[in-house]
Amino acid sequence: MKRKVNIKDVAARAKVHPSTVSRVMNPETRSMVSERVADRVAQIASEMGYARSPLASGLRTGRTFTIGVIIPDLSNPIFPPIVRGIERTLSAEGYIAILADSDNSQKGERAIFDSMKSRHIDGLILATARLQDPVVMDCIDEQLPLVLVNRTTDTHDVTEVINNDELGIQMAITHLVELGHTQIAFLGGPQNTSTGRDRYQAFLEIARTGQFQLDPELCVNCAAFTEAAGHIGMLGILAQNKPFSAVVAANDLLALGCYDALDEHDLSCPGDVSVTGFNDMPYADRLSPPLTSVHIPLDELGVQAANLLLAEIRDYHVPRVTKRLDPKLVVRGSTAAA
Amino acid sequence: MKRKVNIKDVAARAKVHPSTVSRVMNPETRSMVSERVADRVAQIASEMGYARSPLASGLRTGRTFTIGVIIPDLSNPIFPPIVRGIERTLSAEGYIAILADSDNSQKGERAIFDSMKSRHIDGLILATARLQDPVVMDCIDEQLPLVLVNRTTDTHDVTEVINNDELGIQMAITHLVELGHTQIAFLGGPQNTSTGRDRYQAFLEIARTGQFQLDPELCVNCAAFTEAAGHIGMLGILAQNKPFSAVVAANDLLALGCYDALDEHDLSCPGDVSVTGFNDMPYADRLSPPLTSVHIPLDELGVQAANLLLAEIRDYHVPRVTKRLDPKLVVRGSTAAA
DNA sequence: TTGTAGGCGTTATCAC
DNA sequence: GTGATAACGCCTACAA
Repeated sequence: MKRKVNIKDVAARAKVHPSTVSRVMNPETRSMVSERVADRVAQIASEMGYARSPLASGLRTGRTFTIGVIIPDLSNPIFPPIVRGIERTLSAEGYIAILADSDNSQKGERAIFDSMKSRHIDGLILATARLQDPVVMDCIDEQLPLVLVNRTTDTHDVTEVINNDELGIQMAITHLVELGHTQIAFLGGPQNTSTGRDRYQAFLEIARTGQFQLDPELCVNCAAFTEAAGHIGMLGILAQNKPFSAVVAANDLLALGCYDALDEHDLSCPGDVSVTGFNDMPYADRLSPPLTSVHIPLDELGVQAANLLLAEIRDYHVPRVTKRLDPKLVVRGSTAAA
Repeated sequence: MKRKVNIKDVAARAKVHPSTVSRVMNPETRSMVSERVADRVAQIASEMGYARSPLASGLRTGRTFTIGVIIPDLSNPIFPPIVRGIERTLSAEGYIAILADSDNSQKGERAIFDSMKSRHIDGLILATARLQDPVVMDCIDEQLPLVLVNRTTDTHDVTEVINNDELGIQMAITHLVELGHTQIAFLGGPQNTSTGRDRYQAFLEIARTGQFQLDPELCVNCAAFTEAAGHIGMLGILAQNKPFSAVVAANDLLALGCYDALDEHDLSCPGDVSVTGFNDMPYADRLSPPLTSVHIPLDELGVQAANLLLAEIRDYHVPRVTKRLDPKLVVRGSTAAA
């Protein structure tokens, strides 16, 4: 590999001291140098193809312009758009993202976090938060800028960009009730995540207002937000042999697992059972049947998370905020009149 | 932020010289230290929560255990599985991935590459290769380990993990011919990518063997591998007002655009027109209609790319290889007898 | 406004 | 087998 030109090379050619070159190349200190010298140095630097080494400056300053991003499962289609929003926003500000997929494992998450810490990331975006999350606590302890996206925690004073889950479940139920459904099942997610818990609680809460008949045995919380878990969960509901005409799923992948289970029982959707999803994942409109789902602005989630993180990096003492984006219901072919 | 413990702190506590600690903590040099001392130092280091700083050692050694990964479009569902395979393989070996989405732009690609270079990546995995690709040339010039995935270039002597496109197109056509189709249209991709060109050439080549009637006006190459481009391309084919009963699309997203165009012309799939895709993207089986597609082992593509890159990093002079994985056809509901 | 000098944490290369 | 020293490339008090 060719040797890269460094600050000294540029200094020698420009006949100034390396520190002057350093000041010129750093936007934050450029104003300390007279414009004439600055222009000349910048010119020469660019001619020589000089590029600052973030490694060296990071070692000196403790800032690396690198952000960690931890995702629970990149094969869940809701995450690529979020990652994209994050990545686009960060790179526009000169930051890069190091991405890791924890594969839904707490242990993996911890290992990834340690590895990222050792690499001196300037901040972390976490899409894997559990209600009790050691990684979140660590970040707070160590004063590492942190933003949660999609999921939140029980720990307070953390910046987060999440969805209004109560509202989303409300919309799904209202839609089904308007279609005449009175017996509605619920296919929930893991109860150690905020999305799992909050959507379940919202379902129970709304049931109490008497809009439909709640049967606790028709409520099953799955072990993971995956098709396989949804499939198993739905088989559990069907095994009750109780009447119901609609299912509210806490996530689109669960809804897909639900499709499979209905299929196996020769039940048609929406003919026999209406199904609503949650997240409106990419291609939800092209599924068979097209999935009625609660739409979340995924890219926007990523963009806002990145921006909030950048603000926190620039000044660690900015107030912690919770951005709760409002979803909207997208009605498609998986729901029909009772 | 708390100060991290460094090599000197450990040395002081263990009453050895910092260089001894360094040797102990580095797997490659640990054998230089007597076992007794090594064990004691390792013990103390772990008690103190010491972690090597890849920044500092990277500065000294020029190796950062960081790999760049450039993807053309993360919202194309074939890439998340590839990225996952890459990421899993790299992290098992202590490497991390910095991921960037070039958004299909050559300019973006260049900027990303420069930024990654300045961060001293140890190697690069490129999923964005064009037939003439300046980034590829640069890597060779600078002897930066490089592996292409999914797409290849006209530049020789580059390690790559790609699909057998000829075979894939062959399979799609054979399937359609067996169903009795004789007039087959082709919806291709950008001709400055290997996947675009090779799939198109394969289609033409197989036509020459006389298995079906080739009408050049029924062959359209789209500007990008996206649904929107496929939609436009397919409208172009339909505008010819020529008879055909099947379409071979060079990629699943093009096939989806094709679905839309057929819909607008009140043509049913597979009733009026059969459609085949390419890649077998996640959820292709759940589309409406389920898409017959040429299946590629996406995760495997990523795993192999990562492994080949690691080999090249360990010894830059390993021979460059081309891994061409064989696809298989997955027949679903989008194709039917003519 | 510009130069000087020391250090960020690690490791390669000597010397003992 | 272990210790000493310098250097990786950059930044920042401080001095001039």
